[in-house]
This record gives sequence, C-alpha cells and structure tokens, in this order.
Amino acid sequence: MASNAFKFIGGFVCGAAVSTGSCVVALKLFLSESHHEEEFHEKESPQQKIIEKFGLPLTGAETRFYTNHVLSYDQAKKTPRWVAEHISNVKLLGKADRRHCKFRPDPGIPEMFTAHNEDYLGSGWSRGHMAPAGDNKASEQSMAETFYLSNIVPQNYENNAGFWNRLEMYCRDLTKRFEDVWIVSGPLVLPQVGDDGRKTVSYQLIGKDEVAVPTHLYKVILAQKNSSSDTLALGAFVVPNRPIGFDHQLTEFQVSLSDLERISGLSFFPKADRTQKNLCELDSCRLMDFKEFTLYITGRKVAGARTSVKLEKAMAELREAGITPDDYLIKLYQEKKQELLHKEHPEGKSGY
DNA sequence: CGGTCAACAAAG
DNA sequence: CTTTGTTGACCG
Repeated sequence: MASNAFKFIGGFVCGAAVSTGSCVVALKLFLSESHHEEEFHEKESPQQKIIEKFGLPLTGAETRFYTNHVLSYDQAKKTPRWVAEHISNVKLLGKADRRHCKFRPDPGIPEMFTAHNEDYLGSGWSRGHMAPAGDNKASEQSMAETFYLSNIVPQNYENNAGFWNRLEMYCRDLTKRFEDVWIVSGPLVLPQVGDDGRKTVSYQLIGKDEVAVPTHLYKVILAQKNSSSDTLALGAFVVPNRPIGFDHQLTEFQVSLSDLERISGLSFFPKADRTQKNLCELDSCRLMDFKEFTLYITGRKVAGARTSVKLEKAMAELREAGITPDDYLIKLYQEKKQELLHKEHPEGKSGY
C-alpha cells in the first residue's frame, strides 16, 4: 500500500509544491544515510513487532526543505523548532521585493497543525521571520517561502524591527568578511524562577490556533573565512522576546553553544568539528548603533519612495532625529529625486 | 451588505 | 531593513 511507501521515505518532507529539485537532492542524501536520527532501535523481535501494528506516533518534526531554508516544525506550538539557512555575498544580491510577498499558512503543513494570519493580527505580537526575507533578495520564490507561517514566530514588534533586525543585518554584514555563513534560528520557552526557587515554564498562546509565544529567540552563527581554510567562527545568542534598546550589546546575549544545546534540546552543526573560534573574538559582534541604523533605515525609505512627498518626508525625519545624511544617502536622495521628478512631471506631456 | 484583498500610510 | 493598520475597490 501507499502507506508502506511513505513509511520507507519516512524522515523528511518536501516543503512547497514548487522546487522539487532540492527535494530530489534531499531524498538521495536521506537514502544514503541509514543512520538517520530517531531511526535507530534495538533489533526488533517478531514478538515486539506487534507494538507497531497500528503504527507509531508521528511528530511532524521531519526536516522540511525549501528553496533557500530548511526547518523542523513544532505541530503543538505552531512555530518552527529551528530554521537553518546559508548565506553568502552573492546570495544577498538581487531585486526580490517583500511587497510581492504575503504571510500565509505553509501549504505543506496539515491544516489542523498550521497557524493562520488571524492568530497574529491584533494579538499584540508581530510575525517574526526566522529565516529573514532580507536574506533572500536573490529569488522571489525563496523570499515568498520565508513568508510561510512555518518560518514565523510571535515576536515583540520593537524587538523584531529593532534589535533582532540589527542582528540579522550583522549576519549579512558577515558575508563581507566570511565566504560562507550558516545560521540556525528559532524560538525558546525558558523557565522562570519563582520566589521559592522553583522553576516553571509558562508561555502565552495566541489566536484560535493557539500559537505559542516564545520567551526568547536564539540564533547560532557559523562562519567560514573561505573554502581553503577550515577555521570556523561560531557564536550562539539567546535574546529575550521583548524590546532591546541601543544601550545593549550583542555580546550581552552570547551563550556557549553547549548551554544553548542543553536548553533547546537541539544539537547544532553536528558535522562541524568542535574546535571553532569565538565569533565575537574573531569578528566584532557589533551591531549598528542608533545613528548607523537610522541612516540605513532612511536609505531604505528613500530608495523605496514612490512619491516626492514620501521622499522628502523620509529626509525630514532624519533631520528631526538630529542626524546629518552621509555621502551615500545624499547620492541616493539626489538620484531618487531626479527619478521621481521625471515620473511626476513627464516632459513629453501632451496638451489638448 | 459583509467578506476579501491589494495599495498605501505610518512607524521603529 | 522590520512590521501593523487603514482604506477603498471588488464581489457573491
């Protein structure tokens, strides 16, 4: 029967209906590795075979492959457990545009286990990407897939647009100094210690689907200088799911990889040798400060301005913040100004 | 008329 | 870059 065929394939799932190519590659990899996690077991005697007569529980935690990210889903929490991605200098180039993307349930997740936009809207929590849209400028397809709710967790808005955003920017900046960067991100629900010293895990559920709100988010960054040198830099971070201001450094949230593995129950980069350098010693781990961040945001607003009114508003905001535009922004502004001038006052305007 | 959705404005 | 919320068109 078909169920036997599926049982054989077992361990993983093709993410979207598209990009079956990557799934084929994944299938070969899977079949070549007989030692898949959770597959090993004692030699089963005919007596014990009866145990699985009606099948064993399914978790839905299989590894799911998408165009440019990979994840394991938590069917109870309606969020990913982890999301893995690889970025490089060339991968970050491209014109894929968020405005063509929509948050939506992952078509690959069974209806009864998926989150919906209604769970998030008006909940007080924003939809936070784990694999960021900004890491997928190279492909409309891969960017669209990061908007599947299987890649999203309920995240404090200010954290999402602020500190976490700057952390993601730092990761992209790393590709200037490291040829390859691998990133694993995900949610955590960490225990609180009561007055009596007892630990309790407590977390909010939002919407009809009861999506779990994480207390923290983690990110593990593995960076390789170049393919000829095998020195790896690794950094692991646990960030509270609340506003984090510019008065905090990224290094305040750095943890040892083994500590993160202990609290998350996950083993990261199991095939990498365990003698990595500390990312924050080999590199800076310095996020953009307020001025740098505001300049960058203004640059994005200037580049995306549809009208000269919006363009001037973006520059006025910057002035109000007491920041003087740098050369790059001035150039960007001038070019956009000319572009909009031609668009709003076409010289070939025909009279009647 | 109520529901959905793309486009736009606003905000960190 | 990261989002939410409003509006107005469209449709059964």
